[in-house]
Amino acid sequence: MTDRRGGAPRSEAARLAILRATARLFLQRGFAHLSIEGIAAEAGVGKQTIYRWWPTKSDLVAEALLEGMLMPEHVVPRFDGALREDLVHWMRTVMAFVDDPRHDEMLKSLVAAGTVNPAIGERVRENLGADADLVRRLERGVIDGELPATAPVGSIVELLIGAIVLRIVVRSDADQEGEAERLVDVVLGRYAPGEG
Amino acid sequence: MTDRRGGAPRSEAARLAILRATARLFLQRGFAHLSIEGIAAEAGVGKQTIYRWWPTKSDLVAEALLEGMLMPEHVVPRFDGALREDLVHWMRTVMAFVDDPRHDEMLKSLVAAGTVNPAIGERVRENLGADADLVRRLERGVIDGELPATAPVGSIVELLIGAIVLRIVVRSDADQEGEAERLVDVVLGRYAPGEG
Amino acid sequence: MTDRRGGAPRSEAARLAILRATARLFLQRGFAHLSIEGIAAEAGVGKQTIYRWWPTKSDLVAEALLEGMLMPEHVVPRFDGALREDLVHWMRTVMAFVDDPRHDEMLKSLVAAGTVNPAIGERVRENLGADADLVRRLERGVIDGELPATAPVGSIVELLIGAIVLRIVVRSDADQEGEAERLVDVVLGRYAPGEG
Amino acid sequence: MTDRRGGAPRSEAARLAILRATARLFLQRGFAHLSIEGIAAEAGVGKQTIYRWWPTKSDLVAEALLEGMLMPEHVVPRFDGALREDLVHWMRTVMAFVDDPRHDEMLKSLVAAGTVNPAIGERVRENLGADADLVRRLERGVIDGELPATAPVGSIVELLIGAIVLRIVVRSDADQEGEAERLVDVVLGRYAPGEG
DNA sequence: GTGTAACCGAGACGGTACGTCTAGTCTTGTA
DNA sequence: TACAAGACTAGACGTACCGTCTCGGTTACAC
Repeated sequence: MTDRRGGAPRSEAARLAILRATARLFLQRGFAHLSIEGIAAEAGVGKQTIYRWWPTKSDLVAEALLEGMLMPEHVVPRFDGALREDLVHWMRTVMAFVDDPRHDEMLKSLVAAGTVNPAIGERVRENLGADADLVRRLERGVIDGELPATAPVGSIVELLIGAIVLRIVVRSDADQEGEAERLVDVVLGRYAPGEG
Repeated sequence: MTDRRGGAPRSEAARLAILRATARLFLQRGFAHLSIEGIAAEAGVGKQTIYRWWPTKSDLVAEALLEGMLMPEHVVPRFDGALREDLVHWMRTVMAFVDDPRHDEMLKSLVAAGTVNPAIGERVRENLGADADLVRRLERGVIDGELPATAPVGSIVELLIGAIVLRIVVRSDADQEGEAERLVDVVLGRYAPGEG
Repeated sequence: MTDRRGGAPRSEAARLAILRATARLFLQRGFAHLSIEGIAAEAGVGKQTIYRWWPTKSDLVAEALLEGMLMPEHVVPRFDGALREDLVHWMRTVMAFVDDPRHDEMLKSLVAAGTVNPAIGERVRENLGADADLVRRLERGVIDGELPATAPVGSIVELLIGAIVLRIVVRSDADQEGEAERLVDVVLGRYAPGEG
Repeated sequence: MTDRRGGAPRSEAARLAILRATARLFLQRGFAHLSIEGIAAEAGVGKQTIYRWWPTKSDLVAEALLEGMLMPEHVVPRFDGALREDLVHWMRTVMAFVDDPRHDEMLKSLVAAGTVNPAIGERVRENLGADADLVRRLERGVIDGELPATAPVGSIVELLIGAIVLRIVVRSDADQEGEAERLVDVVLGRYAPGEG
């Protein structure tokens, strides 16, 4: 079926060593100080073996991210209560993760890498927001009558995830007690809307 | 009164030439391909003159941005109508700017640079969102009764600007007719709020 | 059999291009104005390729000298007559070479380089004095009875070559007709020795 | 009497500070690592003050040498015995000085500087050889009959000083017991000359 | 078996840019 | 006018990586 005419198969050991080295160095030093040279050395691998399989540094990072080596604590939301409570709980979890200073460098690096490689951007978005889950929860809310049928689910998700990304890029140092609730309430129209 | 003890004063000509070269090269090639070497050559200046006054490349970009050399078309919103119309108009303007493919590279570069240098992040945010103006408009809305007194103005701004930044980082190619209205309506609680 | 563990072999083409560029620039500008940067450019080679194989600039010059690229006219004495005539002939040849203004810069540069790198010093000495040949000629003189058995051959060579090096370092402009003979006669004790 | 047109006179304090800094740095690091920048800093002086009065680095070194700041131990020979004894004593003194490893760097640096600046070469020669004294002693030897009238005094001096300079440039590590005597005996024709 | 082709580690290559250092000139304020 | 301070343009220094190429050696199919 394959039309390969011989030759050794790709070494899984090398592949894993490279991804693991990428993850280790990324977490230590961030995207900006990541070098192919360094990854190859760390992985005990020739540079060509990297270039053979990944066209750019950011593809390497994207794959490491996909393999769960960069954001292992991937937020898996528990969506089993009322809409507001579910959203607030998810938002609090994500914000705690994002605000943790130990994740600062990594997240900033991932956003920077995301500007270069769309796959990274999307993957980060998914990992942060449990994107699909979130959309599903909101759609269920529409069905269950927790949200009106006219609620623009996509836009609500954009706003919430946008607020998180903004928080990563320009960290506000203000003490924002109750910010999760506030954000959720805004997008749910719960702050006693005016007549505008 | 001054305690400078001699030495020529800083050359304003050199400073401007450097910032202008930075802006020119940044706009041509983006942050990632910006080199001190290239800036010095373009500006007709010794490298040391750059290193003497700016510790890092991103400080240089921050100052160029501050001098209005990178985002000259700085969105100056016209806030003179009803709240929803004002916000929608501003949002449309900003989204048009952000969605323009000619600005893509520049904006992505600025966000990437913002992850490295907080000053850049803040400056971008200001230039994009006309941050202070936006806050003021919303606060006026509260006073004028267009918004309830309980409206969390800060959080609304975070959501709106976050949506824009998210759009820069992970551009969604979907044809989003009416997205500006939808986003504004969400944060104003205008999509016929559910009882949640 | 070989214990090379991989990697491309050293490029002889690059090695020669570097040495030739070194020689060319050395002869044009002298040791003091020789730059690795310039050699790399002239040779069409990356700087690292130079630094990989030669620890210092003077090692580079030493190897170029060893390859006969700097003093191609290397004095090869004809030692086939009587002792005094042989020495005088050799001395005249060397002094003519040394006194030639076209060689001035090069010889001074080589002596300067010799103070930094002993290998250069020795190589210059050899090339100038045909060191070994000279010693052999004098030793043959001892055997043949042209010199007494007590003649300190090594010291005689030191004196003669020293006079040449001194001439390079501090060129005396005096018109020194017959200096070669005079020097040889002194070391051969031929100026009608006093009783001291 | 002077036709100077006013203004502050040259500062002797600055001049001395510069020369002393030059000497200190030269002795510490040698000619190759001597920088105008460093001298100015060490002397607490503006660079322009150096450039105003000395065209090149080597002129600066020449003047420091002339002021006795580089070779303070200047060999002052005692010429009060028989010719051979006087010469041997002087030669031993100079060779001891030259062979002292603490003087190695300095002497090599001075020879290197001498290839660039003739004044330095001549000055080193004088300081080493007490040139004029040596010539006078030999001429007195001719008058006193210790040397024949035909003795080429100048050439003898060239040979002896050349041997010393050669020793500086290419230090021979051989254990040369009695070398001073041997060298002197050669130039005095005392090694029982052959008939050639 | 024996090619043949693709894999692998290693590392040399021509380059670009880094951030530092020094050269030599120019521009201040002070004495 | 000299001087200390120090900014300026210019360019070399030695280092780190880039992405490509070239080795010797190792699998694994296809004949």
